[in-house]
Amino acid sequence: MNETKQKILDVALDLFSQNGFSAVSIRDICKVVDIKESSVYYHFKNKQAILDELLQHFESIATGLMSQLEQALTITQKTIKGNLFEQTCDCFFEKYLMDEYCNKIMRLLSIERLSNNEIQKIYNYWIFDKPLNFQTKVFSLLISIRIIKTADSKYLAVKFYAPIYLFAQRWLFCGTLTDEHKQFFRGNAYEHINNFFKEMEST
Amino acid sequence: MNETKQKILDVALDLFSQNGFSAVSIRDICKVVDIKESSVYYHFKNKQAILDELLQHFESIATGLMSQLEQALTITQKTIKGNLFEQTCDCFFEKYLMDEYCNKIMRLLSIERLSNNEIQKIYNYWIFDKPLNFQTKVFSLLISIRIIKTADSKYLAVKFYAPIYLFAQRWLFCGTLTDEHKQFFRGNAYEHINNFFKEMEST
DNA sequence: TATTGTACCTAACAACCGTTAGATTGTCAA
DNA sequence: TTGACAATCTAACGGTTGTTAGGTACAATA
Repeated sequence: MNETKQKILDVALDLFSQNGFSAVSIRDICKVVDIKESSVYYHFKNKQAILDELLQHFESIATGLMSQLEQALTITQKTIKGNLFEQTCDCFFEKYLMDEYCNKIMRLLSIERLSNNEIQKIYNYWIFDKPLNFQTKVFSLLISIRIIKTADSKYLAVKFYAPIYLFAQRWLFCGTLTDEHKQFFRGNAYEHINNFFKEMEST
Repeated sequence: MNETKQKILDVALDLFSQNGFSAVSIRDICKVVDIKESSVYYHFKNKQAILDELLQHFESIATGLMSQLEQALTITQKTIKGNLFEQTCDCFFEKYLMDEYCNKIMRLLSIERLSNNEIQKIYNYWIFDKPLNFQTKVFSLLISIRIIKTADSKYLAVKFYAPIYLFAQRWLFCGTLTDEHKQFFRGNAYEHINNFFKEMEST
């Protein structure tokens, strides 16, 4: 991939994730990349095309990551290991919610989702529906092999995921993504996961 | 309050909540209100002042509503009634999350909070910290009068509130606020509340 | 009747927006 | 050496932005 084009994409995402798509001008991007405005149009058809390419790249990352998690789940189905949860959560937290690229994209999505139908669909899919569906599958599996007793796996998924989503919104999608905020999130999220399973065992 | 000024505020909030502050121009607002751009500056110092007045009004509404809920709580402290929860939730849902004005403000906040530190504080306070603190107080009370057994009231509040926050984000802050989406939210939220108290009783 | 203040208007300002036409480089293959 | 191509530039376009100076119409007041 062309070096300048990549730099445009990087800077654009950086600014878009801070101020939103419409609040950032081509000239803002060019000032940071240190090129003239017209040069952008050699690499991209128009401003929208920059956004499209960023989103497409995110979706390919997210798709890969989620299929990786789903694969880990089907393997577990045969050879159960206790650390499945820690593995998947760690992956979901570090390589998704707190990953520099993905985190910026999700910020951009959350700014733009109210004015852009296309983006709203992407947001709903990757931040609500897909994670909840995955978690539902996990609990269905744990129920089917009788590790936990019969229950509504869909509601279990909500109870499990909702606090994580809340902590993420509270600490990972406000202001700059500092190490301190990351630690706040990790602390809260892992405490929740521990409590969740403690309660699971006791019933 | 002046009629034209009120109309400017109404239209501005409507557009801000859909597209964000910076994406809406004074001229966009004037087209709907049917006045000339310069007339806006008779009622407001500048564009920012419109936003400030909207936010200030929201904070006075939210303050009133929350102190109303807290008052209901201290009364309950003496004469316990079982429907405290239904009352407060109904109030929180209908007069806050789904109220036309408050809902629009919260949409605006969620668009703008990533680029505006002031707004980020308002968002965190009224959507995370204040509701969670209130819920913590509720559970502390229920524990102190032994309606529920000893537990971490702060974590109880998270377990109670997080699914409500998730459902609100999924149904009340995406696209237009339709009656259908409202019903989706109510259905999910009240089902959660019921389940939550069923589990509470059984342990 | 003259004056004052309110609520709007017309018209323009400098700055900025996305985008384009066309010129200018440097680097290769023929 | 010539030609082709990629990658950048200069310069400008028509339109939009927030904001302001100054004028107008009308009601209330003195």
